[in-house]
Amino acid sequence: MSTTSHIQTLSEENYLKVIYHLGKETKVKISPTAIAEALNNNPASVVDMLKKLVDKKLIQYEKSKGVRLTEKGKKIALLIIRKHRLWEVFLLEKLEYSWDEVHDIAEQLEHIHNPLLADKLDKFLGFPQYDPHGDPIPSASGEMADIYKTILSEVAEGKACQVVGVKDTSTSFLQYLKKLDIGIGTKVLLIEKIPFDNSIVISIKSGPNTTVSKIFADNLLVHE
Amino acid sequence: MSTTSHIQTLSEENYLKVIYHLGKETKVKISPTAIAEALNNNPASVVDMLKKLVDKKLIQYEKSKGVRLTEKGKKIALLIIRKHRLWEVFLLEKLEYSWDEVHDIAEQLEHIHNPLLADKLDKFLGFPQYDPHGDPIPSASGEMADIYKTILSEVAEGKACQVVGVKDTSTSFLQYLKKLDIGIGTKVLLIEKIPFDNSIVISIKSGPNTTVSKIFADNLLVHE
DNA sequence: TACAAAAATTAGTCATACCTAATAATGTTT
DNA sequence: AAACATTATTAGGTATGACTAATTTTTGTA
Ligand SMILES: [Mn+2]
Ligand SMILES: [Mn+2]
Ligand SMILES: [Mn+2]
Ligand SMILES: [Mn+2]
Repeated sequence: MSTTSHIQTLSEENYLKVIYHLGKETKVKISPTAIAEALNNNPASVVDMLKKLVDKKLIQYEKSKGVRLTEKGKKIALLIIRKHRLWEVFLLEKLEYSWDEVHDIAEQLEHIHNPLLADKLDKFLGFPQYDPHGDPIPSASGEMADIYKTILSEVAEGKACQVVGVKDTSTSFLQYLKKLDIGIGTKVLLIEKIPFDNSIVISIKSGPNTTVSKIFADNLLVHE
Repeated sequence: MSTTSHIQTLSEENYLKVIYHLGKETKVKISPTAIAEALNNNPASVVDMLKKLVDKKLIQYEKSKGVRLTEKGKKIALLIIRKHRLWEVFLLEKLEYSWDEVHDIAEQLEHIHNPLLADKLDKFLGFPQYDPHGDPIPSASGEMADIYKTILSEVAEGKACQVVGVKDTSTSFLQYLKKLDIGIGTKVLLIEKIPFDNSIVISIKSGPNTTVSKIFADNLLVHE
């Protein structure tokens, strides 16, 4: 990732990151309302900031036409995401934080500025490919692996899959996973789908059958 | 260090830190002007902030009477300093930054908030006692070792001493030190003081004699 | 003690990043 | 195509933490 030596404010960085993520998920046009929702602020504030980001040539935007990152904006967004995910690995593996604690601290750490930091951290951690939630870590040159995840509820009966992440990152969900002994990389076999309430019967690590709810299966990301 | 769960802004934290440091160095009353100088801003801004810090019961302050940290303020200041110095050790030892690069990054990292962070980092680093500039790291309970440093220019002729830190942390000074092969722990013998311009003749690591300026000797902290 | 210099404080602005309320533009129904 | 609903934008404000330019207040010296 090249030294984009012109420094962004913390707020600008958060906008760029959110715009990047929204662009990945929903292929449709990115609206002020969607951005406001993601940032937990309001659409009027977003429009203010969008003007500023246009001035700085970090996004393209015309009234009511939706937002797109420029190459420059995308580069910065990917660097923030790279730092966020690398710091999460650091917090989990080196400082022994748990799966559910790392995100909030990484939200702060991702904004530490230093041209060498991401690469030094990457090296120190042994060039990890994925963060603790199964999300790919963008490379130094800004490439991000596109792992194709599905939710557990979309896997067919009889198929095996591997856990790569979670959609819901709430403490209660992560703690339930811990209780079930499910983590990143865990092998899950989908035994049966119950039509009545869409519950799903699975076998974890070839162990005994367990039944999980539809809500549960909607929030567990897997790779077939 | 107890969980002072009420969170300060980045600005407030920098003020508390500066006030703490000024109180250590100069035993006299701490003035708005001195604070402004340390923060590179102006006395009027300082007075504004002092009012805010009084409201929050982090300092004691009456017009023109000088500033003092309250116990609460001191605790926070020491936690910031603890985090700053621990992060410096991390950056030097784990990420392989050099002596002169760590300070600026630690200025940012010291403001990362999480109740467990300082202690986890401390443990990960093996409970270091000193930072890369020879400054003591405050303990988890907010105790800070009081190493008594002198500047090289106050050492008597014929006396040996050990480098424990620097007063000036500028890149040019630190690079000059590197060139002279002086680092933390280096043994220095004071051979002679030249009356004419107060230059000082020293021997580094029992090597050949070298002459350094008064300005140099004023900025090198040693322990006899 | 008086008076000048220095230091501290107040008054009045400014930029950033938010907000609410009002208005305008766009989209969806009938 | 008109009416209504939704979404976006503008207008006008607020809090924070800076600043500059007065105006005290304090201090040091004559
Ligand atoms: Mn995260
Ligand atoms: Mn430092
Ligand atoms: Mn700082
Ligand atoms: Mn230091």
